Amino acid sequence: MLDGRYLRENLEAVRTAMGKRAGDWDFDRFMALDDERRTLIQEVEGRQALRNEASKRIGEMMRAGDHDEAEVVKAEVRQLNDELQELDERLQSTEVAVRELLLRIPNIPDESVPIGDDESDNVEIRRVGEPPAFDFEPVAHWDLGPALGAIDFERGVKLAKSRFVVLGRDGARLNRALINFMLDTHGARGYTEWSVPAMANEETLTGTGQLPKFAEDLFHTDEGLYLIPTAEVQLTNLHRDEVLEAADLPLRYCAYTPCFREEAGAAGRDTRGMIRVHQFDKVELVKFARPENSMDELEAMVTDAEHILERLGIAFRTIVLCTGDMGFGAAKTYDIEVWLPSYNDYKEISSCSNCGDFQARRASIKFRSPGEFKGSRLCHTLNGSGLAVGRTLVAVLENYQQADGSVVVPEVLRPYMGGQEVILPVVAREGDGS
RNA sequence: GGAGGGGUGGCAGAGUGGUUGAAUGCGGCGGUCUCGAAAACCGUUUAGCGGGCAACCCCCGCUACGAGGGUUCGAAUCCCUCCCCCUCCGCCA
Repeated sequence: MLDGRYLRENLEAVRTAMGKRAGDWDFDRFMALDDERRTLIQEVEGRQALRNEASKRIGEMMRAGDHDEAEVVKAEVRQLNDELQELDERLQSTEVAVRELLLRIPNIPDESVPIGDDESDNVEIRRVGEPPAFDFEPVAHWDLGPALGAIDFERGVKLAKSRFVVLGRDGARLNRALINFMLDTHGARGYTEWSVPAMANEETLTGTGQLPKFAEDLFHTDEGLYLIPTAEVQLTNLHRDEVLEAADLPLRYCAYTPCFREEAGAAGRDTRGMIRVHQFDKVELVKFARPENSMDELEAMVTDAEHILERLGIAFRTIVLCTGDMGFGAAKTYDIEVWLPSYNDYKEISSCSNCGDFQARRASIKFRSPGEFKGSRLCHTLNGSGLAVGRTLVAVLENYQQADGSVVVPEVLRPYMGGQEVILPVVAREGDGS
């Protein structure tokens, strides 16, 4: 959410900075509604002031015994209240309309973000590592996974529906190893670990910006709860309606959670394999920072996410998203893309964003610094995947596969898998029991 | 799920229709005292919105005592609905 007052006073500048991003958002309607809102506020408050003053007088009259006189003033106030009721209803509906509008305008891109229409205008920042050079034909994870007994697509469909997967045996262990490796690594680098609900209420989803605009992307239950699409919503909303101490900033949090996405608009995309599924595991990073530090904190967060892939020894590149490709709440976003042999290309595995004060304003997350300034100010919030576990598992399988169909376990994961060094195909094992 | 109790300022805790944004205590902040600190004493201490103003950490107004509605000239105080918390019972991982 943008600051309504700021928007009102800088309308043309914001309209220009927003470019295509604003879509069909109606700046002129906002101005008209906001003008009406402020006019109504003045009319309502003027009458309320009159009423308060009259009520006080009535109290004095009653105590003095001037009951007849009091009755006259009472009648006047009744008249005033009739007017107030009508005005108040108009004010409330106008305020709702203004807020509805404000909740649907995206964040303003940071000046450093490249201008562009879509992903073709994103800018590559760096590449790290070399894609593996296989002396055999590498197998895609949708074939490799089942052969290893690590991924079972059919049974995922049986248990739930399409775009759900089951992980088995070494696949399940590898998944767990990745989660623990990521959490431990981030923990050692200063992130505090949390475990949070997989469901969230409407207020929480509104705080981070998923609602009201993107309800169709979410699974929901009755009783008004939603399955979280990312731990970002929970970690960020931990401090909703709170005032943090400046000395504690930046706060660095991480959490592992399952993530649930309807993927309503992605029919036909990434249909093979487990790249795009309804439920996946993710380790998420979230920061609360002072405004003047948030861009530096974003760079550091990207480094922290990249660090996971470096330790795993898998090639990746980092890009900065252009204005047209950024998410709703972001002021600036870096994507980290991992090398996938099956795609013969880099594929998104992490997205790290600085949301500026956009979420903080919606969720009321502030910080104070007595002696430095009076009152409180909005924090900046940041979030990033560190990393998407499912896609990391795919990357490990595909990048570490051998000619014999086995997969070498990356060194850093072996302590998390009881020292296991290689994952063997099902046929090569005994007593598998499949 | 059943029965009962409760939601007031950073915390504790008064307040059952009138000038209470809210006693008192603690905490916090500023000051006096002190070489310094503690103690003591004095003062101070919420947020949102609208307006004023070149601008404001300033001035004026409005709103807010879990949320929403109602009664009333006037509600933290009375009535209704909902949410949340606590205790006991039942059930259960």
